Amino acid sequence: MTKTEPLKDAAQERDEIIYQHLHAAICDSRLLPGTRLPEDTLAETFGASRTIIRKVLQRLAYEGLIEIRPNRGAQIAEPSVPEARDIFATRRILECGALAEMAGKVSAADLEALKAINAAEDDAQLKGDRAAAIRLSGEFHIHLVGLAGNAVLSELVARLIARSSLIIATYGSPISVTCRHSEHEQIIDLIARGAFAEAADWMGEHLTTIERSLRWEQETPDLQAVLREFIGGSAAKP
Amino acid sequence: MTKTEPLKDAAQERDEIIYQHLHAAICDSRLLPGTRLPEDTLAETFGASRTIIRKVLQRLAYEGLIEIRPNRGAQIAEPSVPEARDIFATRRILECGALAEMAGKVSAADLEALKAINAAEDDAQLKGDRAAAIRLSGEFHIHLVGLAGNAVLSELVARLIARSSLIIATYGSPISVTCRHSEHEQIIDLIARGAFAEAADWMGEHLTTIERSLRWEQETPDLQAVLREFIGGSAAKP
DNA sequence: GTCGATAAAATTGTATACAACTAATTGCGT
DNA sequence: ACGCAATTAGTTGTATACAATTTTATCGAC
Repeated sequence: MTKTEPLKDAAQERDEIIYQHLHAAICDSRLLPGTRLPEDTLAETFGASRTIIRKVLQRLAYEGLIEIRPNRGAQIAEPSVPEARDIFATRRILECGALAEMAGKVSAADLEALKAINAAEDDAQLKGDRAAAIRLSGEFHIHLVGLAGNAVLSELVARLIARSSLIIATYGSPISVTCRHSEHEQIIDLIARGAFAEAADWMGEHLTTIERSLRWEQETPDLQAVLREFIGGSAAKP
Repeated sequence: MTKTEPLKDAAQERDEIIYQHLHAAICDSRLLPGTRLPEDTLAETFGASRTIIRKVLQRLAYEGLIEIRPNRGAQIAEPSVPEARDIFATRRILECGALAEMAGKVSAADLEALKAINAAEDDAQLKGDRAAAIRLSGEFHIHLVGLAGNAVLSELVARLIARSSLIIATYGSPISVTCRHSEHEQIIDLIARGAFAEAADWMGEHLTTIERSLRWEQETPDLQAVLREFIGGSAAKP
């Protein structure tokens, strides 16, 4: 899946494994935004020296998945509301643009692969495996964009999707956080019919739907309002 | 210009300076693709330890401006032809998309700023200052996209533009490598009239024009062909 | 108890020493 | 001269020690 290069070096591969572990843990919401990532702890966990951990952390910081504050260490990024909006707006541009360039490049096998991912996502959803559902939902989008045959575009979208899972972890309501199964299916159908312009439109709607399902207001716990409400209500034991 | 954050730390700032130096040297084609970047040399040049240099090099590698091969060090990236095509295709999607989202956000002052950059580029062109012309041409595109008010989008485009200067350095003909002055002016005019859809179309054409002006065939110096030609012609002194 | 300053602990930032690897050179045999 | 191994020089990869900084804990004074 993510094995793209021949991996010349064993050391290179070890770095990659640590990176993939952390990346997956973040995208699956097993590590929630704000979680601190002390270098010593990670080094001990992965059996590597801080030098290696540091390299991986900087890579994750570059991708916007963690934030490194000078002398204060790393923590899982907490996307701001404007940043989240920008990310979804950029995804709309890129993913719709990818669909528009896809005409004549999509084979029957490609469509089957998309359907398989979609089915797996549906399955995970039914089983209540939320982490798997989120991951497969992302994989659907990544795989879809890949059909445009533009490696640069694919990488940009993959990174934005990873950041999107941080957005969902921060602002998503506990239920119904992933794409609706039927919407992905609709996109597959439109592509199968060769209606790429319509598919692009639908994708735009789809992403807007996801964005709208988020709860922007809760960003800051709004300490003042919470306390006022608490005082107004029944003040239980301290 | 690039001073975005308060820069809490002096060390942080020192890293940034080294990064900016290398970044500018690459984008201005003062460091050409393929140039090797030994860590010791850079460390001595900038008066820093290899630890610092290493950090900066990895950042440049993430952005695709240099390539780090395991155990073999870093060198200025040499974009392949497919990669170059993908970069321009992605720029078309992003920059046209930015223009489409710009309606109602552009002030008269913004237009003046664009005109100023364009004039400066024209000036550099006339003076024969090729490095400045390339830099200002990139700045025009970056500033233009910035008017969409999407920071994520702006950063992605800025990175692709940096890589574009590597493409131009690799495949560009020595003359007429930058955007035509009149095309940028045309885009400004269309925006001033509020014709954002037309401006987006024109931007697409503009980027395609740049892409077409490149010489894809010369990628590998094609040793065999060159030698055959040499033997067939007049073989001068060895 | 609360607040403040001080001290201790924990954590990150950096330089450097050494190991591992690659590239270049030498030297030998044919 | 040529090819090929062995040696040497040069460069990168990593762990670690130490310095700098932040965070936590301690301890009086009010």
